[in-house]
Amino acid sequence: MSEIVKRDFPELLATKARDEEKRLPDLPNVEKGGVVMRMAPSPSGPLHIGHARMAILNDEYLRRYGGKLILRIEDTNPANIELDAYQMIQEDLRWLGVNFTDLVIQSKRFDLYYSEMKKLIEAGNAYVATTPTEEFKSNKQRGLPIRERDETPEENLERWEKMVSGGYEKGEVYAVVKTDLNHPNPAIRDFIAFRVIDTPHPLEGDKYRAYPMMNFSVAVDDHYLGLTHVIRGKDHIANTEKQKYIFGYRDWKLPYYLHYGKVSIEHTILKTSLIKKGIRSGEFSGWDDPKLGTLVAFKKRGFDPLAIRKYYVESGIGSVDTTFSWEIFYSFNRKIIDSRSPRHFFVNQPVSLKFDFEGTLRADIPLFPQTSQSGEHRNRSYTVGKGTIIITSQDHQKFDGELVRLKDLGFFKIESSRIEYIGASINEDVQKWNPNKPLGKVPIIHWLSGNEIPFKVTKPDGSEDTGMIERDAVNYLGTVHQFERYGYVNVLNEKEGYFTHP
RNA sequence: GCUCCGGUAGUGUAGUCCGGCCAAGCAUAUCGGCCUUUCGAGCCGACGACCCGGGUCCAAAUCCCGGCCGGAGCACCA
Repeated sequence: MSEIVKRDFPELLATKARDEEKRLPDLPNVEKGGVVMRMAPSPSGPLHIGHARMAILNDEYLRRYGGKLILRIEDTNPANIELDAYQMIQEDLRWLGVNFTDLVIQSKRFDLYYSEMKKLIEAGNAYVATTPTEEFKSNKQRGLPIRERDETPEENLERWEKMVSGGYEKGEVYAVVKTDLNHPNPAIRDFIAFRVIDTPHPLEGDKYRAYPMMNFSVAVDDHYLGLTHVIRGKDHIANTEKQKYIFGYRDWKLPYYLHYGKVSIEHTILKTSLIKKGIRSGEFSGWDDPKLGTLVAFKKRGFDPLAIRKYYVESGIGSVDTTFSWEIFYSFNRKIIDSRSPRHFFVNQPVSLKFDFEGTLRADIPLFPQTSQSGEHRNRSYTVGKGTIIITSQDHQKFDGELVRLKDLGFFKIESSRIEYIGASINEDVQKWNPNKPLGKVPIIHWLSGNEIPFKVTKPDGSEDTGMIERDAVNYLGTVHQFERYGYVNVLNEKEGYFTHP
């Protein structure tokens, strides 16, 4: 049976394979009401292509199961907060098509963190220490307690109250959640849950001095927000182990944890601190500079957010570390935008050729070759006569002395700084110039003649291509064009565009 | 150093939990062909992988052991 299919109907097999969309695996323990999940970025800057994996994965499962997807902004480190980021993160998510159902800001929840910590101390599951941290660390390495660990809850509670009310200076005190001093992994042994910070919080000012550490606030919030599933990067595996101790002390039901592998993204800049520095120094034009891996930069380069979604859905949730494949990502984006991208000629590094010709030639070039999809049938129409014809210097060097076809205009012969018309279609004249090659092999190149304006394309590596573009292109500003034989470019205004991808 | 985790074509993945339908699927890239008017598009085809070595088994990408390689964590960051 399958042999017959293979032999007589190979197209059936091909079609079937192509239609199989890759699907994320199902989540375990999903109940009737759906899932409750969260995305937990820190507001240090806008989201980048690395964050997008976390957002897409969570959103895909929300779409499948229904329920809640909480955006929880983790702003418990005032040194690392960019005030604009609270807003930028939400805009980035909207652009990605990720619909969070709730917004939670951790700096509004200090009272909850304080009362929860107090309960842990009262139960003897946490302590407050003034022992130098060097001793705390070295004792942990050897599996030994520091003095305060063995003191009574009352003594620790006293220090806790003093810590919360501002009775200690920065660096003088810290609060610790007990785990297991003999845990085989030293990284899991007793961890710091609170510290004193005296730099003002951008939202809360100097209202609080005792700040929770991520492992503490995350555990408390994951419980009180009712999370059923936590999907995050595997750099959090050790954190999950620590957080589980708090769940255990309070007898809370654990969410289901899933840790995906690290994606390293080459040839782009993601680190917020570097971006901020570069913006200040003028190296980057802003958060959306084309050299950056931020989502706003992706938007400005003309990527469709669906390409990002497809990329991460196809990557799955495996725990293997991977390298982001620009090639594959570009291909996904190309398939999405190709049919809606108007075609135009951009002549990079232009060369003007003298054209002596009696009479005029007419070119009618489709703007959207795939009219069935775009619904637009318009042509760019030009008349060409005596004067100059512009082609790229690259084509000029390559085809000097040879027959070429200027796309949608006709056959021409290039003779150093001149160009000569041979004919509109394949005829005797054309064949005469093309004795050794099959007729279909005449190279087709793009051109301009009397319809050009200067244009600049900025590439993601920061380099620029300058040349001439069809005047018609400015009728389609703010959209991605296919510059024929060059690549896709988001045309920002009449003078310049950002290179999207080949 | 300690504790974990992982290694499928150039790249991204499916399959690994519950061994046989996997002489390993898909995508992307590359190469070739088709297309008298774009292309890095489309269509067709080719190329190309189970980290290494043992073991268990009728049968191993899948289970076990060892090795090698890679990654993560060991912050008063998240």
